[in-house]
Amino acid sequence: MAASNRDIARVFDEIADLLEIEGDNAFRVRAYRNAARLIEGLGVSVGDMVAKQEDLTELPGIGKDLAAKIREIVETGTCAAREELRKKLPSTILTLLRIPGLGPKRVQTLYRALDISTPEQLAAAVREGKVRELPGFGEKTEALLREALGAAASTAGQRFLLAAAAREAEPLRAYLAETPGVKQVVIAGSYRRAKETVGDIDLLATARGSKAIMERFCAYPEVKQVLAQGDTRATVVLRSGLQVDLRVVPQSSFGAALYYFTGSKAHNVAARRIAQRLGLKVNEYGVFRGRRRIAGDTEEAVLRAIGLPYIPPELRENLGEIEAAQAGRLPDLVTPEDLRGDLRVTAPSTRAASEALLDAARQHGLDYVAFVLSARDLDPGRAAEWRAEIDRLNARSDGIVVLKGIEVEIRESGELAASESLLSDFEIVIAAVHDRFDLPRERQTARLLQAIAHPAVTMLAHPTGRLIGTRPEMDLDMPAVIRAARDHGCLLELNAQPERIDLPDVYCRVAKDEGAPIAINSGAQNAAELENLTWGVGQARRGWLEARDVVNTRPLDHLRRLLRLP
DNA sequence: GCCGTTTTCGGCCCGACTGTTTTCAGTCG
Repeated sequence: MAASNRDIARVFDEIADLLEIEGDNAFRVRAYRNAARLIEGLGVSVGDMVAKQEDLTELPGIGKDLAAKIREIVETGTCAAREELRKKLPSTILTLLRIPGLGPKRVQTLYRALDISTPEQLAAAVREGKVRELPGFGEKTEALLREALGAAASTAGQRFLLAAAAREAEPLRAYLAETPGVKQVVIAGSYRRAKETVGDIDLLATARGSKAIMERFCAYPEVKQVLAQGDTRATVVLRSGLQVDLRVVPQSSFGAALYYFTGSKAHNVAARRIAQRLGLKVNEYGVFRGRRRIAGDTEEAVLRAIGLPYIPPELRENLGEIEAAQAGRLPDLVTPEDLRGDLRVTAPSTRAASEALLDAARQHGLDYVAFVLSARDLDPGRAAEWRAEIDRLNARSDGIVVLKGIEVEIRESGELAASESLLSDFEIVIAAVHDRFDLPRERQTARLLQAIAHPAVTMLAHPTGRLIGTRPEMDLDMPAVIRAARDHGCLLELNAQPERIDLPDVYCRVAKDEGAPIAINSGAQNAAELENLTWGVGQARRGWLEARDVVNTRPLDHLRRLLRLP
């Protein structure tokens, strides 16, 4: 199987880890890490670029050496440089890096002094009291490690779905905001950038004095453990395992701190380089010329000071947004308020549930909703009965229109698992892969292409098939799928269920570039789950989508024309 | 290892917190 972008990124991350433990040049290590992030964020397959003999050194941060390594990985599936490093250091040693409190230097010390390369060996050494004797370690560090090793299996390195993180972070934010003397509390970090998963929560507060809020933070009932507590910064772990950092800054630094703690790291580094060239310094307290602060109270002011317009958080990944900002070509990103409809809600089974859902949809400002039945076990008689019920509902409902939708499985052969006559009675026909996610790339791609080309199909459901943290994306030629969708007028679903968020951001961007229309759907099973649309819009914004790229921002009559509906 | 309207060599973002330190290294974000 050809190496995917993620495979290549993993190789580079491993090389970076191993070089770091070896004590190699930190900037060399960073070059590998930057390359890994770049490749991961690329919508096109690097393997395809190699096949087409494109010049990889055109990519920012990829030079002759890394380009050659990419070609090697694509063509041979392995990388000699990594194999050499693995000979010097056991690959299990990388698991030690994920233990909180252990970085490359300490891992190297453990390996050199005690031949430790696994968490089990480390646990044994801790029990025997050997670790505290090592240079750079002590009793406290040993105790920290003992604790971390106990918890390692359950929480370390765990990432939380954005929606799950929101359920923890929003109440905590509200709790902190009630602290006397506190002006504002906001959530920064990858949460603010709407990444589909977050590793921790970064809270930022402005207050007169930091003592009260720090104490209140550490006393929050959900706090399981306080990892660090200083004057302006503290770190805790909640019962759920979610780690939360709180920073307190003066009001005059709020914008600079928000900008800084929203990241991403790669974006911040790039922005600071721009500042550096202008003879300025950017940190979390402001923008400085010499010792004089020239900006800091708002993000707009910070960006203006380094010659840039405001860049929405979701774009801050150093994936071209800085260049676009400099050129005045930032997208006008889609917002939740732009949505006029939702093209996939599971059809409720009772009239009461239907009306509750439509009420909620109205509150979300929607004008139309597609109720979707599964084609599985659906006989023509029942389908007709259901459609009559929807007609009755439409006759009664004030202003909101229900569209009749059906979801049909795409068989391994690419054929649809329902008759054309059944499908022709529905306005929205959603084709979905529900099995055989493991087909080889060519067959999987052909399977989707055939479904997309089917004249009855309105929309391709959750195109990559991923379940975040559970099931990887299908191996697909996604640019080919996206182009086919455009050519056949087939919508690409951005399914906003928190565990799907599928279409992922990188492909949203490809779809935009190729001119393929996207529908952001909640996939809601009940009224409350219409909230999913928020996560869908977040991912769409990460994918640079504007309202005009998203079909369900259109009024219903436009949508009907677009889909050639009566 | 990458990169260059200052440069093909010499740079490469910046600060808080902790613990082990007698002035700072390591980790983290």
